[in-house]
Amino acid sequence: MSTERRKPYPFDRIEAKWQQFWDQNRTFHALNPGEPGFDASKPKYYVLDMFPYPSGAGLHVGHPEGYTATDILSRFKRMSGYNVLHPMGWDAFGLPAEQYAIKTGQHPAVTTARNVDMFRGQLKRIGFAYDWQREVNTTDPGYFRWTQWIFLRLYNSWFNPVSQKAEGIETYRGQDPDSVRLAYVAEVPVNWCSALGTVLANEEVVDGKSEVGGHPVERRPMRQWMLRITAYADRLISELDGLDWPESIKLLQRNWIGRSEGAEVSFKIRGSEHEVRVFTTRPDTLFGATYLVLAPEHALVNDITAVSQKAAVAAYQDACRSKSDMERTELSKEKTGVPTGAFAINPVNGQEIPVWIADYVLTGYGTGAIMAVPAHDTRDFEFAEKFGLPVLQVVTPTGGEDWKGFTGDGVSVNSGFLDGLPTSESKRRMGEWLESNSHGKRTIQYKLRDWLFSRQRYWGEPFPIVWEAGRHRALNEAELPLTPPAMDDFRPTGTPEPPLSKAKDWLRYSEQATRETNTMPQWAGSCWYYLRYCDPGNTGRFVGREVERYWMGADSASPKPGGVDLYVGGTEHAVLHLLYARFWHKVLFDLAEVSTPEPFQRLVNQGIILGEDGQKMSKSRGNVVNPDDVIGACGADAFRCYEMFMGPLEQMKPWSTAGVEGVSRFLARVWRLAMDENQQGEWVRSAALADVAPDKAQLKVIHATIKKVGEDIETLSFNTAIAQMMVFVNAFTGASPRPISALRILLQLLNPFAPHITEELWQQLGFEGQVADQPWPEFDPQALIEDELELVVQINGKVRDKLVVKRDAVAAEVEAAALASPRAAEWTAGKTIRKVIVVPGKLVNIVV
RNA sequence: GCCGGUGUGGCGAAAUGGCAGACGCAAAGGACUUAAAAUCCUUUGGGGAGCAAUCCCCGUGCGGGUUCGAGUCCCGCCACCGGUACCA
Repeated sequence: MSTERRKPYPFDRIEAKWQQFWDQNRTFHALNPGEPGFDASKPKYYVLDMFPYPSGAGLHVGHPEGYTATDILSRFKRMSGYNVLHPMGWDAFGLPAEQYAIKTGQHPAVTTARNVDMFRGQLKRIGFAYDWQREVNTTDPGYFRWTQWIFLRLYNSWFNPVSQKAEGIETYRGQDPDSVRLAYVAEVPVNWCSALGTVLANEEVVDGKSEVGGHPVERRPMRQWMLRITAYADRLISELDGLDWPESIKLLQRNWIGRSEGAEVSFKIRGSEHEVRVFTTRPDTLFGATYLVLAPEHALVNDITAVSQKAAVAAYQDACRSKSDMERTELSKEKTGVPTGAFAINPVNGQEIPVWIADYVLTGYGTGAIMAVPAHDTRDFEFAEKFGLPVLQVVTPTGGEDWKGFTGDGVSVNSGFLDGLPTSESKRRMGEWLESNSHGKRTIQYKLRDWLFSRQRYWGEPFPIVWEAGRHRALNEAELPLTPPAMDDFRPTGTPEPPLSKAKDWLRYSEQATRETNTMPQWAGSCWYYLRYCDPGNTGRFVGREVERYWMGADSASPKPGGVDLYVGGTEHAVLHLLYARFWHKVLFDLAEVSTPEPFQRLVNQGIILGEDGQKMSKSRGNVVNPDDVIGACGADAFRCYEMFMGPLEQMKPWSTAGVEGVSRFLARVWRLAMDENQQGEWVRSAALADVAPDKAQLKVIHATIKKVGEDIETLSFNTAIAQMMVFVNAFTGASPRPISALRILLQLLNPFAPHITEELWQQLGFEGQVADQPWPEFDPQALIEDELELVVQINGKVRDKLVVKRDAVAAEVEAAALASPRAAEWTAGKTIRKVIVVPGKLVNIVV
């Protein structure tokens, strides 16, 4: 005999049944404009999930959190009369698949296909209303053909600073088109990870180690493909304003792009032709510059170093070179540096100041050189203290703070023509002075660097590029897709030479030309997948124009820029995927390939789910919850509802097995509202059900629930929507006879949350069609109005009594009744009533 | 350091400036049962008074403030959790 706990209702049977039904009937397939049966009169709603990387570990409970939220919304919108696009796909290129392949000797395509099947099966078991006819896979040649095509659009475009947008390279009038392409080749210091055998983007390096695997990463110069994302820095910041995104994510992007307004200042080197250009955000403090610092790698260091300092400078440079980024960071507490023996001339006062090199100045930011104002910069101050350099006050704090090390705004002093001016004004004046005297200019710097776009990997999109006589050239569109060569040995070469270089036949393009052997990073495929969902089968374009305008277009009645109507995913993509995708989308918009400037109108981050112990889930802690187990024990509907009932979607929250059981009990109560168990242990239609009208109190619950659930879904407050449905069920559990019309409405409201049980009961009760096809119920405000209201009587803000008054009682009547109430009289006895506040429908507050 | 976020019962949480703790979990008691499970009913923030119905005091991290009224708004702290870090 089975020791298994008896199921509170037969979820295992009905869930499989309805999943099969939806699959066979393509219930949630969305039609495109132009297709037979498409209803153009309906508004559209595009709900998007961040598609998963199909890892070997399978789905964990974090994935379905966001997916359930979007599923509820998409089912709700569908019932509310929208054409809903709700797709799913696979971000299937990537390092883990390649590394697993290297370990096991299986081709990544094989393991990827297996993992995709597993993920798809798991998602179907949860009953998501995805349009599986639109499934995309970034490793499918029919897909990455267009990833390569978009790369060619980037390659064949440049950013015109006059129009502030991308244009075809043919409009460029300069000498060297290769110097302005949006996709270009550069010899740049890259993050080389020898353990992974590849270079990594800055975003993929965490604390000097690879984000994947935690291997050490070192800087070395290499020839790489870059994407000119910095050209879009300003638009990537300013166009955030119109988006319905969490402010915290917008801020993360702004900080990552790191726009700083300031000025470049040229310092002449004494006794030399050379000039050192520095960048500063505080040109107002130029009078306080008491020394210059160059990055150790700065190009001028060798030229300006005095003979006496040559040895010391060379030794310092060597020491820096051998340090990894991580070591540099770890040693950051103590400033180091050496003087070059050279002196620079401060253009504003002619003073000679020493030139140092130090690794606290970074070569990649600004000009790789700074003017040090130790009085008003923390780092410069530390450095000056350590090496005994002069500290000269040029700003007076207005709040009476100590001027030494004061970095805020104040009033200029010891600064000639700036004296007495506030910092903002001094900045402006000094900027003008520098420009009119040709000592510098006002500029803007960004922390954002161009996007390092090539990887030395096998399992990625090959570049549609060939090399001939040392020059690169684009493949023809007709030659796409360019598929990777079939290889048995796709291990890294152990050198910076990519694995594709081993495929000699593939490599050879013609007598003279060879193929590019780098591949694109994993981000490439995810930069535009949301566009492909609109038109996944299109072989003539990456997305059909009309179809793109329909699903991605803006609502003409709304000032919003349009795009995906709701995008749900984790915060971990705040500065990676979400910035890259916006960049590609803007380029495509500039080139008139898509119709909106932004891809994602509304973004919501789901919070992470912690283990039952309140710790982050991890294998080593042994607190990982597997969705399959939960579904096996309680069913998919309970799993879905619990994930939503746990708490606010965006909040971090711990898993609770007892909590799932509680939600499972709720669904079982819904089941038993409609079904009784007979002597034989079979479920039959409940005898308490009757075709009677609900009474007034029941009507109020029904309509309050319609109102609350609808509103809560719109604001993604699923936890309170479920709570309200629990109130509904509690109100009807004891009712006999039970109005069947009430149950009908409950099934409609609950359907987006628990689609299987509601569909089954709908059928069992003999209602026509399917719940999913019913229109969303409308609530009747009249049903919520009571003839009599209960008011609270407060004395000095404390509740002392309650009062029942007629709905239409006027303030004076209410006030009189409140004052006359026995307990109010008790509390006010012998006191002067100073004031009475009546809040209609709520309370009366008597102030004594 | 800087930037975000969060602090409410034993736990997850709820509350347009208007009855703090809806809803769920856990716990306790009861009904049903030979018994258990399941189910149904009741109680459950802390303290105090009363035979009782009831009533009083305290209570949303801490300290101030605004207001007739503050979990909610303002000022100043503290703690925890994320992100980020020599960006001139």
